[in-house]
Amino acid sequence: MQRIAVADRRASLLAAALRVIARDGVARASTRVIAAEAGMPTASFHYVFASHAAMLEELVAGILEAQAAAVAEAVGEAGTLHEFAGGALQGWLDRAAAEPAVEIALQDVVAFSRASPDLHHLAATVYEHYAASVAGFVAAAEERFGVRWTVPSADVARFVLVLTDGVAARWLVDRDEAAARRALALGTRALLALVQEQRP
Amino acid sequence: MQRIAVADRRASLLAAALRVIARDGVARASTRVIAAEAGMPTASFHYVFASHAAMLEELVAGILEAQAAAVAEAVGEAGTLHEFAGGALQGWLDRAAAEPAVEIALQDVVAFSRASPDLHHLAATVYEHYAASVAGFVAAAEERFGVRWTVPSADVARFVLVLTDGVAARWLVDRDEAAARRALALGTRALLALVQEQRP
DNA sequence: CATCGACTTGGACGGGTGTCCAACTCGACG
DNA sequence: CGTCGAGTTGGACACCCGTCCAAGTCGATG
Repeated sequence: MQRIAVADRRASLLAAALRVIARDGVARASTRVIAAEAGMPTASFHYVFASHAAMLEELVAGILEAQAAAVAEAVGEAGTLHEFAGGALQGWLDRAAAEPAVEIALQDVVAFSRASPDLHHLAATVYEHYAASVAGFVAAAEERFGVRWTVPSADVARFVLVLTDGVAARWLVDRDEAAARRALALGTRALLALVQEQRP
Repeated sequence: MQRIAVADRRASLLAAALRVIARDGVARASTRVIAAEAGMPTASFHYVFASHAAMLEELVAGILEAQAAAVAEAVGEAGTLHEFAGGALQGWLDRAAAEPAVEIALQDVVAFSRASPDLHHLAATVYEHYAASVAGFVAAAEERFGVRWTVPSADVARFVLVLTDGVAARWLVDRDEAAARRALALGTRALLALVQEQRP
């Protein structure tokens, strides 16, 4: 019955939703279950969010923002292209490994949204966000290290996402972090092999 | 009311389930909806399958079997290692592109099963199947072309799955087949770069 | 032709779902 | 200190879910 600022409720509910989705999957993350996980009555959910779908959208937006920031930091002071590319990929995995729930929830929600009329755009939005984010890194690499590629930049960016998506999917199932790191190392090698010329 | 052999009902229901899952997602693929899609009363579902979960298991098993056969055929008469590796990857995509519903359903069910107590083992089973299947191809490459790798065979196999999973995830969202083929071509190059020595 | 067991299925069971309303509570402002 | 509107929430609404039973219906077998 105590009054809580709407922003705090929102944060609590989003955190609770993340936990529930990671534990039981989106399909079981109902408004009742999420509200209970947050220690609130069910009706509070709809006082904060317009709908269940709207909440999922906010969840995903928040995750993407935090993820991009984490990777950008991991790569801040890379001195060589190899450090830059490897640092970005391994930094991404560091974050995923540190908070698996976030990665699980993201994949789950994206998969779930594909077939949902209300959330159909979410999956596409996520990839647009990713593509833009990775394209930014590729551009940064070109600028900082004077790299030229043997294939279009867009293909380089796409290949990076193939690596992260593929590694994530497998890692979420077997949780073999060492193997995931080896796969990313091979990916880094493949990426560097796409360099045509480079200036220090 | 007409009598139908149980095997036929089973096949009809599995085909209907595939359609519904591809169209509306696993979460909406209820026994009622699937039975209706197959033109049967709801109760027929449980005359054929012990449970909803058991049906999903059969669905996945059938898909994996067909998929492995298709890729094996695509690679039958490869003359060079490059043809072999590229053929396997592009052959896999050929099949996925020819029948997107199958790939969609597979990914959806695997994602859904992760959090389901009844189906928890399914995701792991799928990857075991894949890993064994790809390991077979790697071994075949070693034998047919006298290949030796710079990394353990298991890592090569894992990298192949990273490529297919990553490409599939993106392709299912944007359906850009040309881009998917370019990404697989880059993957093939990366794979061939892992070869240490080779004998004709 | 009678019988019997495999096949078929309408309908019920107990449960879960997203959403929303009407009634309540309370803190701040006039 | 009274009022008023924002905050809170129990409970209802209409719906969908997996599962299963009991009552029917048929085709083959004796």
